[in-house]
Amino acid sequence: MATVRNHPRDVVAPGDSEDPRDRILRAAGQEFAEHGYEAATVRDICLEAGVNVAAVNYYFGDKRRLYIESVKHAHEARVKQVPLPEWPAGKPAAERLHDFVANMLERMLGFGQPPWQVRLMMREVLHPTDACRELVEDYIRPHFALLVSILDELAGRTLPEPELRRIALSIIGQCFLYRAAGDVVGMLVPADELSTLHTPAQLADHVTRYALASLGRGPALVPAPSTASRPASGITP
Amino acid sequence: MATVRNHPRDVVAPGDSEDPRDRILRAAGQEFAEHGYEAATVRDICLEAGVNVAAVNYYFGDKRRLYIESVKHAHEARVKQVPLPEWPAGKPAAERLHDFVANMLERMLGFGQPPWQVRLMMREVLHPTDACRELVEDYIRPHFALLVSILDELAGRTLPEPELRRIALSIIGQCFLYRAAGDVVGMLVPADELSTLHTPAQLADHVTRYALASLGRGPALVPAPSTASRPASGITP
DNA sequence: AGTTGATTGAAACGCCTGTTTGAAACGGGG
DNA sequence: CCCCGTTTCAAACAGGCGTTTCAATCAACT
Repeated sequence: MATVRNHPRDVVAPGDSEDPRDRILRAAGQEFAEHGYEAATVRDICLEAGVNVAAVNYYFGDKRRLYIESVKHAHEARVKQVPLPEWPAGKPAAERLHDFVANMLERMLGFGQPPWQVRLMMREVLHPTDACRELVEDYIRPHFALLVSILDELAGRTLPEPELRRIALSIIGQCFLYRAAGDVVGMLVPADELSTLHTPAQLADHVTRYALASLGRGPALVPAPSTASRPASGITP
Repeated sequence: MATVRNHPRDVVAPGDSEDPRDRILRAAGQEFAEHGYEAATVRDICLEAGVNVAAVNYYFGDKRRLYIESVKHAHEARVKQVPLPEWPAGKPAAERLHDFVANMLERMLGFGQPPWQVRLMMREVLHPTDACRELVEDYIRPHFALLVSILDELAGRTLPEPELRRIALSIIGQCFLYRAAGDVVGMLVPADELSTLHTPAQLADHVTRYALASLGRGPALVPAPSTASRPASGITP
């Protein structure tokens, strides 16, 4: 029933979280990201937000609506923090690809921003709910389209769109693995190697080199052997 | 307290699921895979298995232990259904790579087997619990090691192990994306394109060609432009 | 037939969940 | 000053959860 508030808003700092609504939204995002929708409880959320349990019902009406709002909230904060990359007109496509991949990895793995926002969005990607379609249209599709356009230019406009999309998904998949299955990757790779080679910056280099090589726009990953066109197994009993 | 059963087991068909223990295990796997650990309820599991609620406590003692057992169960069934691929001695490494990728994609996306088993294991990969370490050691690591060895041979033993591991993870990531984020992929790609180009077989071809090209063991994805070694942008204002 | 020990059944146990209640506290505008 | 809409609070609600109880059932053995 109450859409407009008559509370004095001009005294509190606008960027800080004095508003109980924002506090709930932030606490909900953290809890939902950590435990998932079902396992997260409104009581824990309100405890962390420092408000009464009735507040979530007062401001959002429902647990489900609070969830949707918190996903939107995290998503919008993310868009503001990490906008679509832009380049000066003459920038080579190969460098733009590297920048794009580095940007995506930094957004997914970087320590600069609170991790729960990405985790929350990742949950939506893995198990879509109502909030997912908006997420795709507003956030993912533009990034995807930009990547496809870079690849199109890189391939000299010779490849059909479906093929470009497949290559784009191949690039995204490599980054996605480290975010979604990072724990398992950590079990498969020695610890020291993980901290030196599997950083966002190192991975961006690797993924870009991998893509450029496969497109014929960069040196192959293997230092030019004797025969390059016919793969032969080195073992014969 | 009851570890050994004196129930007549010789009369029921061994492959079928007359044993209540197996029925619970299968129902639990489906429910856990569909809704996750917290959201799945013991009552629903028992309803679907056609047993009393007390049975889960009698046979497994606990919901948590039932979960761990059901993950193990699905995992072992999976290992039996899809064993590690083997090849005759002379098989070229490139073909083995293609077989391996096709095998992995078939295992992840194929319609031949009940989907809930993979979904259950995927949950463990994305949000590891106690059952995860076993899963990695028994199931994932051997596959990973095999892929690394194929790549090693393909590269003519010229690349260091860390680099091989990164390439292996790049290949796995591409397959992983379609399994874990399949719904979002479906939103980014036109429906007809999805049903023709994004099948397990087609994807296996794509991922393999992508890998071989990047290693310099196959033709580049772009049909040989004028300059191939120097990445140059085609646009200059 | 009677005994035994493993299974099953219906009902109940606390406990915790999301949600609601009704009154108290708050801060301007009459 | 008192009124009034907005916001907070402690307490309670009904319902579902995992788990336990205890008697009934069953097959096999003495």
